[in-house]
Amino acid sequence: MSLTHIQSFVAVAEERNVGRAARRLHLTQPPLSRHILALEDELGTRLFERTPSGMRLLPAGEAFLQHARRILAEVDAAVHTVRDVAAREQDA
Amino acid sequence: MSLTHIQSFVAVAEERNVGRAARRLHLTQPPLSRHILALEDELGTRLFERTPSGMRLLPAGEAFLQHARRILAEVDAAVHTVRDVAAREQDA
DNA sequence: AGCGTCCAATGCTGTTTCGGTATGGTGTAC
DNA sequence: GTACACCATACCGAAACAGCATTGGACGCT
Repeated sequence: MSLTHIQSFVAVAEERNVGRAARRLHLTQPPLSRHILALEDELGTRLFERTPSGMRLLPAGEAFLQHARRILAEVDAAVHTVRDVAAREQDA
Repeated sequence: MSLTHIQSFVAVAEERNVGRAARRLHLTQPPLSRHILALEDELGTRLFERTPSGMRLLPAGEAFLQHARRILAEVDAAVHTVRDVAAREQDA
């Protein structure tokens, strides 16, 4: 599992469409599709239901989405905190 | 930034020694050393002070360590939650 | 001072991973 | 039935990665 896969998952969950999510991530559809498949494989469960109109979250996907968002937010916070501390240290 | 890099960082922070951390992660020293350098490069700050006896956390590293642990814990929680939900769905 | 030791960093190479292009396969709408 | 949307797969070239070997620096011992 990688942060890239998690980002891909969130994008697909929000767009409910792999192609659109791919454009949003500046990627093409096939790798993004593979990210989702790899995640599902690693977790041992389908996260999305494939419908003719796109991707629809399954219960396991809903559960994962909450954690995924928290993970990405925490990463973001980590980066900002480190930069803050570094800047403060620079002054001292 | 990748989860692998974050795991590497935590291991080095805890072992205060790249070689030992590498063994713990079933890796060799050079890639692990590069993980830390890559992280520091990406964050724009040194996270460790290099001493003759090993690695010592700098303030920015201390700050990052807290977030790093939370990220890894959250990933772990995500996996378990998804598996739980999937198992419950299986029954239903 | 010189040597052995322990440390992290770097040069290099073989392998693996990864993204993009092209294509397949399926379902819907008209 | 033809056209059009969707996701999945095959294939290939390029980038990323781990491991081996080595370097460079700091310490301790004699």
